[in-house]
Amino acid sequence: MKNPVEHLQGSKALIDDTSFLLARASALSNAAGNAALAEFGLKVRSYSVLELAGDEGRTSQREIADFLRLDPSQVVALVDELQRADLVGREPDPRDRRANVIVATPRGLELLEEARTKVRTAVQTLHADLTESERHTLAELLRRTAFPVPQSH
Amino acid sequence: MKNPVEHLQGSKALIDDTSFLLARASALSNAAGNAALAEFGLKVRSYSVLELAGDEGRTSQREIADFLRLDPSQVVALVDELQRADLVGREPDPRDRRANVIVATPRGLELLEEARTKVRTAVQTLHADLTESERHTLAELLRRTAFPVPQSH
DNA sequence: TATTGTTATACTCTATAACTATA
DNA sequence: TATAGTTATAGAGTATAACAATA
Repeated sequence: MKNPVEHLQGSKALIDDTSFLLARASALSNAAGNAALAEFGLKVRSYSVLELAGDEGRTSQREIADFLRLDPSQVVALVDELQRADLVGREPDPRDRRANVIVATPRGLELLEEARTKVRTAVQTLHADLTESERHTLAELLRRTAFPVPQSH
Repeated sequence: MKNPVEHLQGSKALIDDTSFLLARASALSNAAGNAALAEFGLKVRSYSVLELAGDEGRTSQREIADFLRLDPSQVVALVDELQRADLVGREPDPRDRRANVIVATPRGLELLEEARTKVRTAVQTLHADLTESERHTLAELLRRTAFPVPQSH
């Protein structure tokens, strides 16, 4: 069996398992993303940090860790790497002297735009058999599963 | 910022990034799945192998590797683990003496049913703010992104 | 007392190459 | 020649605990 799709009929349970589908779809898009970012010396991880650094919000390392579901110690390594490449900088937060605010450098912002285009086209190519409307629906539903509202009761 | 959701407005780019949303949603459901499976001594990985072993299709290790996007060497370790726990067995494939067919033991099938219920409820709880219909739409769209039809041209 | 960033460390997961037995 | 399973190993990714500076 070359193509796993041919096996679909044989696997009744997993094909209905949303967590399995999420894992497989995520692995595919992660691989496609990493391939598209390789020419910039980035990976999906470091690219995501760069996106947050490029935002207007003046994001701290702690906030990056929460948002990307990474351990704070991993964020240290990722920011180190981006800083060595002169793509982001650490600035002291005037309101909290413990915190670093991570901001993209001009070079970082420039590279970010190119990288973003590449990643998005790569994912769009991967999802080419979905219509534009279906892609939007998928994104909207994923947004709500990726950031579930905490159930109070 | 305790709740990452509060940061949504601040992060314009990533919130529209399907690959990021897939990664985060997948990480959340994987964590929930592992937590739900802990009482059985399983993880999402080993549970998925057990699901394929429980199928009627008589699945080989190579097919498991393709389907779960794992390296064949990882499948060896996972099957070893499940076999030690007497949940699956290796049977020679009469049609290809190189191949092992992985089949669930009676004990494996029994545990599989319990485990499946637990995982599915866990994911459903995680996605509680989606309606039944939305959950089906999500699963259907994920199926098509998890098993994209190869683009011929 | 609690939190941010940091370091060190151990653990898990993943990727690669090489080997054997079969095809 | 190519493929299924296996082994060994190295690399990447992840989790944990402890520490200094600050809240």
